[in-house]
Amino acid sequence: MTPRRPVTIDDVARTAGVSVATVSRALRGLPNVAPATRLRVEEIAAKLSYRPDPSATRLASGRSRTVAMAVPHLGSWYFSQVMAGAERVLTEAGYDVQLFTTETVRARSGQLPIAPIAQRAEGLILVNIGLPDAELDSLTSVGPAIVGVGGTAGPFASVRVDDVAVAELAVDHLLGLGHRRIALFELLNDAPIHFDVPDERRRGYHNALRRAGIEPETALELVAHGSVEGGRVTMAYLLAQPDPPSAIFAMSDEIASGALQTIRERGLRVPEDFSIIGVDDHEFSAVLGLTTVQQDVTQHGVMAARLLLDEMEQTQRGHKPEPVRYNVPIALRKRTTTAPFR
Amino acid sequence: MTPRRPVTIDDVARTAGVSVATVSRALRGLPNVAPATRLRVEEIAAKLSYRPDPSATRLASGRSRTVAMAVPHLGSWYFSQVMAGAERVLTEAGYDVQLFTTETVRARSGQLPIAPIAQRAEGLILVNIGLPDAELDSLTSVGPAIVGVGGTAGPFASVRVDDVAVAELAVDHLLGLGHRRIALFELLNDAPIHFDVPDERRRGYHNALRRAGIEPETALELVAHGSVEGGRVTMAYLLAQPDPPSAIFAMSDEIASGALQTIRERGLRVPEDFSIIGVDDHEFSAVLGLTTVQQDVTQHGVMAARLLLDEMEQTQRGHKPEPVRYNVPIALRKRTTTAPFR
DNA sequence: GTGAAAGCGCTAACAC
DNA sequence: GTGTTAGCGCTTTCAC
Repeated sequence: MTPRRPVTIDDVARTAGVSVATVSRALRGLPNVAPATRLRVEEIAAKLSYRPDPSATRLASGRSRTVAMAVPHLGSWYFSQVMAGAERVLTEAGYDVQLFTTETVRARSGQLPIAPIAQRAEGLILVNIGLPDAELDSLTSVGPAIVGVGGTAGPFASVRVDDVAVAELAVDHLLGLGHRRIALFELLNDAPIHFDVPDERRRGYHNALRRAGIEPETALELVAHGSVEGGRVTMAYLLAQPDPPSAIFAMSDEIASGALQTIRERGLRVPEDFSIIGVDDHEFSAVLGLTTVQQDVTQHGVMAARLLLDEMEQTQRGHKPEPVRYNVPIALRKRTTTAPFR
Repeated sequence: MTPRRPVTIDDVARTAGVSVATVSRALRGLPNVAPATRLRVEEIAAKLSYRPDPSATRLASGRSRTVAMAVPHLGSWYFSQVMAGAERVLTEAGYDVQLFTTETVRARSGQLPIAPIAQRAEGLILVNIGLPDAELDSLTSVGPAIVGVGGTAGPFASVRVDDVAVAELAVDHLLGLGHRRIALFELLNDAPIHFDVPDERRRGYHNALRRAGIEPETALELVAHGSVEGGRVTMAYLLAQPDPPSAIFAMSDEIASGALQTIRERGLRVPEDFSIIGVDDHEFSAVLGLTTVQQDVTQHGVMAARLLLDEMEQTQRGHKPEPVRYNVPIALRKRTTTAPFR
């Protein structure tokens, strides 16, 4: 089964009895084509099922109509949701979406060469990826439009929540319930990159504690892999320590859920023995009754994509877009995993 | 900030004092280049940070090094996991992966034109997407290698589980516990496509029931959107009906979890009042204690990608690959949402 | 071992 | 309103 020779613009031109230029114009809806001609060309193109070769189009026009989207990995809910939002907007706008996980890219090359990847794209969405300055430089020299989502910092637009406020909201809630010793389950930053979400949230945790006159205890600040399994393991570790706290602030609902599981497996109870709060409002959080700080993650993706579309248009006309920063609202969602102390 | 003019193969050739042909050979590791020349070219290319323009490369060579991956939508866990597995393999093999959701594509054009999309790719992974024959024809005429995952049928290789067996395993478990009236929460097929997973699982459900001498009751076969919310809604509906069953087989853990939530919100209990079993072994299922039929979804993605890689290589050499079909094993994971009848 | 030159399929001036 | 032509940046014969 040899793939049938693809039909080219020449074929269409020849059978329509016009030049390739006319075909090109007609099919792209450009002016200066007689209505009758346009119609005929369109019909013939359809009959021949002609599809412009994207590589040729790109090469000739200099536009790739592609945006690259880089996420750390595909395992977690957060990334899927962001992608879902962005993909929709981008596809609807006629762009191809190219997917990368930094995990894989790094595994493949030992480093994180975003630039060569992004080069083939007109735009780049970075999700929770902090880039070293060197990368950033080579990226801006390549010149695609960039927007960051979540803990992605750099001289470009970004969509994120105020992560300090997220933590303050969570910890204040716990404090308000009378808890004084509150553990922090910090998101493990497993990438060799500067990703500031954990830092910001830790800062918020400290702020809230200190405002309540409580000095943070290092022994209560634990790092957990950002998954249910991570929460499980870290909780098991915490339970093995002397003098456990009465409440836990986990940086993601996945981590919080894992903690919940371990606690229950040990015959302990939530919220009687431990109050737990997470972040995200994962679709399973309601089922678990998990109290959490809600953020509309899909919306992050949508906004990022729109921002990028704007920016690409600006760049197209030679305007230099200013790096706006959207702070998306958050909200406390009280459920049944938090309760008054004792 | 005008993007600096990209460095081309000409720049490298000129500063190396050789022809572009030599640069091309040297950089791609082709024979017939003097070691010294190759070295010099490589150094200069690096110093200039030259990156071949992918569009030009593709146009000239006729190879796109891209594989397209189509999933119904990005909202559900199943698709993220499959993608995670496939992305890793594909990226490591040096392919770009281009992402599409049929949901979006359809919204954009009113139909599902996979062919124009897939045309730009050398390979296509279809996840849970059944294509109408017309699409299939135009696809095979375009000629990319194709492999299906899950309920994707067609004249190409596929990776899936035996969905009849999945349902039989689940329902037999319930039957073994003494349940006689078992509701089916069937995955809503919201796409105008032929997607056979729900059908197969319904068949398995019927088989198991009939083997136990039970005639299926239409009133117990409900359709649910494939999400936690879907499970919630459908369960609420079921509870509003007279004469509820004692057990539920949900076609996904997300649906099962939603059902669980509704049941508990009504003050009813699992497994005392209802036994529930799902499918997938979602990462939250262990936390919920949800009994389920486990399948290794990431592995599905990995296998599909490997299969595709093989197939592309075969096609490259003009071999016609035979459409193998991998049936991945499944396993019952008993937890705490199922218990003996009464 | 290397270079010249002809495309790959399309777009974009520029003529007419 | 339409056609001609020169590229876009690379690969690939085919000479040398």
